[in-house]
Amino acid sequence: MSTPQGARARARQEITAAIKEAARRQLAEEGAAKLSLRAVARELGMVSSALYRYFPSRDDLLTALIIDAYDSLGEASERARDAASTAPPPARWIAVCEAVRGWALAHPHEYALIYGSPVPGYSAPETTVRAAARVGLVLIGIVRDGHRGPGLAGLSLTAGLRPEAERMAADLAPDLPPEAAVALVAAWAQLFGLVGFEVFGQFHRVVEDREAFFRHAAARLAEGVGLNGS
Amino acid sequence: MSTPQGARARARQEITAAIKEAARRQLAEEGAAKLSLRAVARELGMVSSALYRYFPSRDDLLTALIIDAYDSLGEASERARDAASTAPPPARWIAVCEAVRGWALAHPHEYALIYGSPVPGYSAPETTVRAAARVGLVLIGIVRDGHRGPGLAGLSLTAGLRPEAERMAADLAPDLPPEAAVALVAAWAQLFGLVGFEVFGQFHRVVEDREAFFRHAAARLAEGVGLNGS
DNA sequence: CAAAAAAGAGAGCACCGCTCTTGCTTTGGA
DNA sequence: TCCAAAGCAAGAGCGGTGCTCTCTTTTTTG
Repeated sequence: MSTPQGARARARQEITAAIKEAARRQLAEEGAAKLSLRAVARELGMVSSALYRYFPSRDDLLTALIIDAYDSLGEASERARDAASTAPPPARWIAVCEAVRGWALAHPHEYALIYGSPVPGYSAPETTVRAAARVGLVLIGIVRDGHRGPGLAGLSLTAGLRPEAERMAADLAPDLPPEAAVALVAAWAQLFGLVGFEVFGQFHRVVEDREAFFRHAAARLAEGVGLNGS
Repeated sequence: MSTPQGARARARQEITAAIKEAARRQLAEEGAAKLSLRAVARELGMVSSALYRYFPSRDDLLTALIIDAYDSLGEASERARDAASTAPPPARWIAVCEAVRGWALAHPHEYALIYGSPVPGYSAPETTVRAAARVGLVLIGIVRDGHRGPGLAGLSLTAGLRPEAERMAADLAPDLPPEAAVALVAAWAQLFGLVGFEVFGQFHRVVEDREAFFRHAAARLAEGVGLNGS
């Protein structure tokens, strides 16, 4: 009688959260490949088969962690945008880029989970897609703001790309010129190229002052999407 | 006494090659996570323990595949460069970028192995590093050629980055101005950001005409390293 | 030709994901 | 209020994995 929603439902939520928490810790320590349902169960003091009441398979657990990671990254980028809300668009762009980088360096295994090799088979559940879009939306918003002001500077378009560019603009941000939509998507992928190379150690013995290097690259990325250097 | 080098040594080479070949096929079909020593041994008609005479662990087998993948990609990019050797540097740059993309799309699991999440622990044997440099060398060569001609166009440098830029230039290509070295490394990472997003499905429902999109992005990347549009 | 080195075969260990059955507890309707 | 239904934990067990150890056979070498 006590709790309205039923004590059992709440217990289920709590246990589900505890499982994800333990799994996330294992993920951070050992990586996705080493994440073991049995080890998670052991850490929680339950038997491994009991865990299947909460997640029907290891891949489902991983999918839950993937969605959480996308949300965490999205939140970090939104926080950076809001913290820089009074700055001009180029500075805001750089702030968000640095937030993405900072999050990735702080959570390398979770970053690998969402932007490295897709580990669970090849499924991309629809829920994942929505969670993945958050960072993109933040970037779109900044570019939109920037283009309201001084306008775009020096964005070109290869001949054959115009129809695709118009389609992309219509899908992504109808109020943006097609050139900007193309440049934005490219910059989006390139941002994660920079971050991924750093997180995955590809800059080893190539870039030393990675902080300064990234700041510079992010600034040039901003120019690339038409945000004229502040 | 027949063969000079010893029949056994040759047999060892052949078996090693056969193991790698079988492993590569499994890798292409199921991905690195599913690659199983036992399955490889089964396919070759030997018992799993015998395989340890050739590779001391599963990770060592994977490392061998990683090196081969780097070599294969490096070779593809060198072929593209040589095939376009008469074209002006910007066109050569684009050709190499497209070769990288083509190789990645043709060998997604091998691409994931080398540019996705680093799967075997966190070790990067020295041999791997040398193999990884090949694509980079091709890109450096093109930019060097380009800068011999008309010179760099509009490359800037953020204030604090100058010392790092000079260090990078000294290491990478002493005959290149520091601005170009920085731009080159950034473009290198960004190229693999574009390719990775496409291979790992991040462009799903975002970019449709990926061929045209990539061509455009590669062209802008060329401009970014100072190769003035042909 | 005999000693030494290399290779294969097999058993076995500890772990894994996952399924199925068996009891116990909570829940919700008659 | 009571009782069937549903939810959940536990245990045993299946087939698979990476890896180690021992034993035997084959090849190379002094």
